Amino acid sequence: MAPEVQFPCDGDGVCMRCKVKPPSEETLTCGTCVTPWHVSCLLPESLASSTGEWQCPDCSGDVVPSAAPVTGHAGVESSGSVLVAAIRAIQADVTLTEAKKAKRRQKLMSGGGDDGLDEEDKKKLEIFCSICIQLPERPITTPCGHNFCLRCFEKWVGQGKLTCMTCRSKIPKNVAQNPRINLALVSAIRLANVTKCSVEATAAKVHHIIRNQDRPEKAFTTDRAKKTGKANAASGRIYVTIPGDHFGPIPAENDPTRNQGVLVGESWEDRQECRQWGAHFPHIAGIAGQSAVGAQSVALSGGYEDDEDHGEWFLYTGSGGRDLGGNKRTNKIQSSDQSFAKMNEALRLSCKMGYPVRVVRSHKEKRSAYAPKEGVRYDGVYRIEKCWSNVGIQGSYKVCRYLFVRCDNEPAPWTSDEHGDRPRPLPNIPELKKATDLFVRKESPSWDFDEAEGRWKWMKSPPVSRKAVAALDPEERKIIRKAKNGNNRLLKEFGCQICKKVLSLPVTTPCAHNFCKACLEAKFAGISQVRERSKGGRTLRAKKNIMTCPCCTTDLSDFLQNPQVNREMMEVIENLKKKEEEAESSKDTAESSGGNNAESEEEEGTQTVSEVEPPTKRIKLVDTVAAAASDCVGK
DNA sequence: TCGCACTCAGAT
DNA sequence: ATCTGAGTGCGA
Repeated sequence: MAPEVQFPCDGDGVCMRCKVKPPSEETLTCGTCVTPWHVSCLLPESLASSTGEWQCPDCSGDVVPSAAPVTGHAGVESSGSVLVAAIRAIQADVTLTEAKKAKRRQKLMSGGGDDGLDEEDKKKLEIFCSICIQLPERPITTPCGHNFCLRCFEKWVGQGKLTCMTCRSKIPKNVAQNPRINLALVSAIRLANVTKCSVEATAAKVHHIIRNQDRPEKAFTTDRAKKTGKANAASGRIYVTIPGDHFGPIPAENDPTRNQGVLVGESWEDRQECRQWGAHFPHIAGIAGQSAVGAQSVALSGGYEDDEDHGEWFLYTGSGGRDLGGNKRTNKIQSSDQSFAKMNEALRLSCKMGYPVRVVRSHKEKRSAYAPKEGVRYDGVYRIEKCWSNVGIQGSYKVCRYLFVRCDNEPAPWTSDEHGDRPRPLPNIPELKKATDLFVRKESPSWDFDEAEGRWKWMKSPPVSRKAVAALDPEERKIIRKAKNGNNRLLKEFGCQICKKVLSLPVTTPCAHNFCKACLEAKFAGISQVRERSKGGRTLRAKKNIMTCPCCTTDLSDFLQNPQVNREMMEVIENLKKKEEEAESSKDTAESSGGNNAESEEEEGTQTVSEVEPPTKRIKLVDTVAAAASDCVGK
């Protein structure tokens, strides 16, 4: 089998393809990057040398034999940039339709050969860690735009190697010491794994059918409510097939539109949207539960000043004890004692039984380092280990207090751990000294860690649901459309934080934020790296200008000297777009050939397209995707 | 920034 | 049927 992708020898001289350390006479050293390559693992055409000095496949650009020569504007172009330039050339070619462009790009990615690769190979070509040659696990991106597993990367730099495995660029110290997970890439990888099966599983089974299908895809506003906007919105369609009293994570089988379940780290624009995906059903209340059953989920939104958030554990305050007279639906002022009744009792029951409680964090929680910057995010399940009463910060009245400790099989969104939670010792809570009504679980928890399997699971059967499932319309066509929306949703993950559109030429900062290269460069255009200073006619030492990341406080001035495109991520984005186009065109064929369904013609004007001229329509689709992305991110 | 009116869903 | 609720945008 001929290698589709060629690899050099690693830092120890071991060939990364055959894992053997060849003697020096069996290696060739590249004249450009000075990297040794194992001769017998090179393709014959890569061995040829047109000039005197041998160049490796990375440096010679042999991977893109059909690419039109394009001169890059930047002085130093890495091998990745050759591809970028070639793609740029294709994109700029006005004679090509979008479909043709996609085909060319695909050909380019698959090494210009015939399209005889199987899915597995394609996936690998799209995105892989150059150390382990797998899809990156907990991916991190170097400033030179290359992706690695966190573990591989740490192992690599742990050996004292401070150059990129792929391009031999220097890895800055701060990146080596404190790598950040590239969350957008995490979704990319998840998506790459999911879309394949979801296409086959589009005709997913739907268990129950209620009038949920009559609901709009987005939360709507009544005529009267439009005056006050979303505040008065009715809820939109529920996309998951779990009942309102479902405990624990939402698995893939209850997510017929995407077939992936609600993943830790997923986020939504507001509580309405969060509700539509089942993470937390009440659209105002912070606790979802029933006093006789238990609590299924809570929201951390900063509404209670007694709350204390430590990420993996937090202290939560019960509800009630506040005057909601008149039309007020919320009120910060405590005016009576809270008691373990209603929702507070539901939480206590979840504590007693050791049920998993889903937790969403809202951007409204300003004091917590773990709160998302915008929207509402699902952070996984926690258990309530104990609860008690105490006089709250406001001084005069008692509040119910709960200790939540994380117990999810998926790692928290903020952690760079590879695995989910392990049982951990309970934190020390000073306020327990003054607590009254202390309640600690005595029986064994329903949801617990199975040492043998190394994961959290139901040890006792979960409570039986007493509620109906808000199921989706089984009509195939609608499911296909929403499956497409599922893709749209994930494309939103690849929004540039500056232009709010889908990333083009994405660059990943050392703090793991993604921007279009052009946007980031424009942001800092005209700002020089150093600032001249003078005082009283005396010239002081030039001070380095701090160039802060548009998303956080990280200084990007070093990174900005030569930001590199994350080529692999770009490929994923391109492929996503392509898949959307394919899904769209297959939908068209299904429509034109079928037509047997008596449809309630509620298709929006924007979606109705004539059968002819697919290219225009495709462009339109991509535009709507970009618009959707900007709608989501912008505020 | 604040207070306010407004809406809907869910518990009881 | 009544009540509660960690939402929401507007106008002062």
